Amino acid sequence: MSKTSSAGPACTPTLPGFTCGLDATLRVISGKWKPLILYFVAQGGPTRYGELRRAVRDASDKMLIQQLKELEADGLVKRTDYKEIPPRVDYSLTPLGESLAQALVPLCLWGEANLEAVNRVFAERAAAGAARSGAPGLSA
Amino acid sequence: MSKTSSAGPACTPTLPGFTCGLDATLRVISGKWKPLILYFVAQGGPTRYGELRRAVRDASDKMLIQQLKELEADGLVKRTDYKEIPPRVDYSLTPLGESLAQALVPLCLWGEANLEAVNRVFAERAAAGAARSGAPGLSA
DNA sequence: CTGGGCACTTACCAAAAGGTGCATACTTGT
DNA sequence: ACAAGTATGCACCTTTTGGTAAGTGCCCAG
Repeated sequence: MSKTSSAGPACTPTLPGFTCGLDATLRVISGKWKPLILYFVAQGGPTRYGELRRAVRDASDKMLIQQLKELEADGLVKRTDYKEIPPRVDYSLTPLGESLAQALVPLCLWGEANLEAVNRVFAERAAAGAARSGAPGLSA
Repeated sequence: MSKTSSAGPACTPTLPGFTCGLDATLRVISGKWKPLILYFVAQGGPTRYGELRRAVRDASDKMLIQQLKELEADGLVKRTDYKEIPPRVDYSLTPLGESLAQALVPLCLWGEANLEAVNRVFAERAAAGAARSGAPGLSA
């Protein structure tokens, strides 16, 4: 009775170096802005650096660039440098990146569906420990 | 090529304090072990602390407890203390927590489906900057 | 000629996240 | 009696993360 079979067995334990697929995924998108960047680019198609910065405005240049480089190194986004004189570069998703972005959709929907709950949670958090700020990011 | 209808418009911009639902969600599951805990409990049903620890073995007691408390405070898991003499406590998901766990399924599947890619990525990361370790976590 | 934007880069720093280890109160096994 | 297991709490310290500020070339508008 302890464990019926509530949530389906979507996680095969015992994989290479990860406890499960979720574990593997998390290691790739761990970074304060990665999920957001992926998602944003997924929606807007090739996006210029400046656009991203304005979109994810809580992030600093340093962070954005850093995360973008990692995403690029991880084969999730593709950087295109037009080598024009006023610098021009844009970022787009690789097939891998797109598939990940799709997997993020449910999370986004969850967030929208439970906005109220999330907001209450945050109100309480703020009440408990003041002086809190910052944005999201998938742990690390 | 640019943006067919890749990822649908599941993210309504301009929400209360978040850029989108994804943003909101991320703020709730940001924590190195939260997604894993949620997922694990979702699969096993009410789980005792000791089980969790053995399951997510890369996490330390401190971390586990801390994350569990946050998840509890955020109304995602429910802690049940049987107040027995050899301490006995177990954690289960609230409806909210279960729905979130479901939203995590795609990420888990993605991880399994792209295990090879993820592994290659990590091999390269290790090669680039040695002395790296640690587990996942959803940013912060 | 000055200011501003683009796309970054670098250096320096503060804060947060995470890890280790010890302690607790009580019971059970050896 | 002693080690071990249970579920945490706490102090201390290191690593990682993230932010700030300033600089770089180059071009265009005023």
